[in-house]
Amino acid sequence: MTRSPQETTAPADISDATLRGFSGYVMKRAFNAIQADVNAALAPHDLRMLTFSALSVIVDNPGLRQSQLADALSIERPNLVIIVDELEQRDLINRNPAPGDRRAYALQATLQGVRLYQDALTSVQAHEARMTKGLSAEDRHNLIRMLTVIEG
Amino acid sequence: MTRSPQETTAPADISDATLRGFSGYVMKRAFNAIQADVNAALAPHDLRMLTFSALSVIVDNPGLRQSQLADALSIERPNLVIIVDELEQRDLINRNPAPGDRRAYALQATLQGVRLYQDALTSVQAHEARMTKGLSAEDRHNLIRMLTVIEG
DNA sequence: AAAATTTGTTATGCAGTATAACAATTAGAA
DNA sequence: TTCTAATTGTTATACTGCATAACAAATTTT
Repeated sequence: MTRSPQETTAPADISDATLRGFSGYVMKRAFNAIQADVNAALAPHDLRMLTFSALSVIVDNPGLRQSQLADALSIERPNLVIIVDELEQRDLINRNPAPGDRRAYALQATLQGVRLYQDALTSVQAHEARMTKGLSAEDRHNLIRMLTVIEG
Repeated sequence: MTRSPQETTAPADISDATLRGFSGYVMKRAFNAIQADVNAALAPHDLRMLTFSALSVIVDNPGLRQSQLADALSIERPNLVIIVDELEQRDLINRNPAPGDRRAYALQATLQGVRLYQDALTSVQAHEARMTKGLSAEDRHNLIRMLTVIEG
């Protein structure tokens, strides 16, 4: 028996094939998986993706200012304040007076902060290996290259 | 003159090189660029990435239920309700009674909804071309493949 | 010296996401 | 069949991430 043109019964298998042709849609799904995994990996260190990223840039660029950190991470300065607040309250970083500019702070990781960062970095590296284990080394390199191109 | 070991002055160039080695970090930046562009492309149609995605799956799978749509888009059912509400209030879709199950709705795009979707689809295709114009056709195919692998 | 800009901050709002709890209905177990 | 468990859509709620306006203090530019 043929089906009437106005389908009313629920199809058994739902297709998102049209959307699967768009890199944005597939990227959102992949990123959701990555974010869930990295946040789980960071939870034992009491860090999130955002706080880990901030700590990483501070460790690698001691003495930078909040505005520089906001620029580097492409987040708005008001939103960075609460992240820096949290890291400072946990004694992972210091807000030192910036030499020559009394408006600004020179951010620096504490010894504790560096140690926590190194531990967390190991967890994040394991996370990265986990997420990309279905890809070849060349794939992994190409993926980052393509994403960098798309970022513009 | 050499620099003291405890750097206090702000470095001129801030490096996020460590983070750039992680696909999650680069993907977040790329996705932010994509989302901004696609939302700008969809704004003239009064759609967002999420409402466009929902409309797309409804057009392609007439008669599907809200729970199926939520599953397909990997969003929680409570969050889908407001999206379906919005599409219905704009007469882009109908909530028909699902035959054989008085709990459920059979979702179907209206003629208006299909037309708006087709227009929006053209805009999204232009957006996709714009975002991936720095990539070869092979790159684009590979990117979607890799993201699908990562999604798991 | 005056005007414009920068820095960090507070307040606020919006979008997206997650969970708990619920009524109505359906499916499954005893 | 009857009783229990699961499903469907919904409301309420909360949290994260992100964006803008407005502000005081300080600096830079004019």
